[in-house]
Amino acid sequence: MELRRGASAVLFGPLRHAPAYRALSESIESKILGGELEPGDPLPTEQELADSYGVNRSTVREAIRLLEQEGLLVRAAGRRLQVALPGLGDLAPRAMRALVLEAVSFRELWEVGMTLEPRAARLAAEHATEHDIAALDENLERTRRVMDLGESYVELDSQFHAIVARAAGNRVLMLAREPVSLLLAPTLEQLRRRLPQAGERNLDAHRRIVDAIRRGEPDTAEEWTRKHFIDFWRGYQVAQLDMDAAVDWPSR
Amino acid sequence: MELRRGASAVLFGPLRHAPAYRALSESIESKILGGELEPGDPLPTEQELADSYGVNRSTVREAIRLLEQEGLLVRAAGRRLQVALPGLGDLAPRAMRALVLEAVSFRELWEVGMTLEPRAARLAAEHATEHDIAALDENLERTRRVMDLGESYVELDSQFHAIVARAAGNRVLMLAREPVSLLLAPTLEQLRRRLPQAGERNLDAHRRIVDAIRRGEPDTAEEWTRKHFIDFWRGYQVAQLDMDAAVDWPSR
DNA sequence: CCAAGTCCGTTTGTCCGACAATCGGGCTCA
DNA sequence: TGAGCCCGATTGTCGGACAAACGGACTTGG
Repeated sequence: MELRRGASAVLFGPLRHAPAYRALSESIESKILGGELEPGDPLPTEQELADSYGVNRSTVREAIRLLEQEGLLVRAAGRRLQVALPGLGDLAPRAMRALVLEAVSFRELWEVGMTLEPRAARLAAEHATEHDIAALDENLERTRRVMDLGESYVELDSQFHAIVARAAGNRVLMLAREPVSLLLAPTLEQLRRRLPQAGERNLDAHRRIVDAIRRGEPDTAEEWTRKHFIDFWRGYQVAQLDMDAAVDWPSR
Repeated sequence: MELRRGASAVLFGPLRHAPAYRALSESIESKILGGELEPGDPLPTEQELADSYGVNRSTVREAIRLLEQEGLLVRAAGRRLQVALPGLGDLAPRAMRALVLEAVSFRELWEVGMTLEPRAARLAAEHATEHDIAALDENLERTRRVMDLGESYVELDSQFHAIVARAAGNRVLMLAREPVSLLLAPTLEQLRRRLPQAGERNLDAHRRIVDAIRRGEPDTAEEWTRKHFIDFWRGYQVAQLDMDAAVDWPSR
């Protein structure tokens, strides 16, 4: 990793032997990505791995930690490690955390949400199945009840948009929008507390979006989602919050 | 940290004590996220950590591997571990890999690109600095040269859109679009090989987009980017490729 | 006085061996 | 046949150890 800064440091480059634990994890990783190991397959014992690679068990364990964190391995409730595909869901929390650390603003989040969610609604109107629509109906139902109890509907709002995205049948879209949605939730919660009337407008918009999806009207679904998001923006203005301040995330 | 399982295991739920290495990594993680440790700060020695937490150094090392993979720690060129913020850039490759494993289709990627890139161009037209525009000009320049040499302009195309996104001044947008862009690149390369005339159309669109950004015309920038993406779609059709087939990624 | 070379303590990467706790599976016994 | 028990296998954790590489102080030559 160190290059003797002699005359020709460039020529010879830093030839660094990667640590064994890293080489090991890469080896296993490529076996998984290359299909040699398939999801669900159990991994050999730590000791067996150590023996076959000719390294110590401690080293194997360090390599395993890397892959575990990567989501390529999971240790099933019981015992042995299993190969797994990193679900798209694993990525959202990481992305969210990175965005929080970057101190992104409400404006940035909103702009992306405003871009993705209407499109999701459009695609949902084109592709939604009965199952999706049933899920949306149930979400409306539960939102109604929660609001009647005066409790927070924010969680259900997140779910609503997640269901719409799922109904759109586009996994890339789901991946892209999820961190945004997660991060907008706390803001929506702030708004809910300050603007009591926001809940009804929210639910109304959701209803219209679901109707449009049910009837297979992409334009309407897209347009109402757009309005829904503009409402969100207006609420933020009305609540006199700073668009360009970093969103805060309840430090659990 | 020890729990005796009494009679009513169900009632109290399986509160499985997390392994020490995990508890440790979470502890350090929260110190970082909570601001107690700031980026650039050097971490104590492995031995010191082990002592202060009352665990073995091996355990500390396993915890470190988790954080290292998470991007929260980097071992500086030389020696000691440093606190770091997981750059947004670290996330894209992971997301890309997950999408490849999910076998997402060209259609899914294109739909999201078609959604995000025009918006990025619009925002870029509103916010671009001279520096951004200079970068775009240089990109056009280099693309011209590369095309004249008959080489692949795909890499430069990726860069072009990345620069536009950067000019948009929206980090969330950058994060969301990057994996998509990375994954579309191989497809664009296929197209380049099959449709010799695609390059010129491509460059022409880029030129118009840059012009619109330079003149601060959001609508024009957005519209040309949209056309640019529709061209991409048409090219895919003309080349008679399957929209819904999983995109392939050169298995390095 | 500055540059280069040298030495030494520190830290990491890796290994060895060990042990408690736990899980799975087979075996025993009612 | 089913409940219960024992035992081996495996993981999580520990203690200690050592070579290699690095950082920094120290020494030496110009």
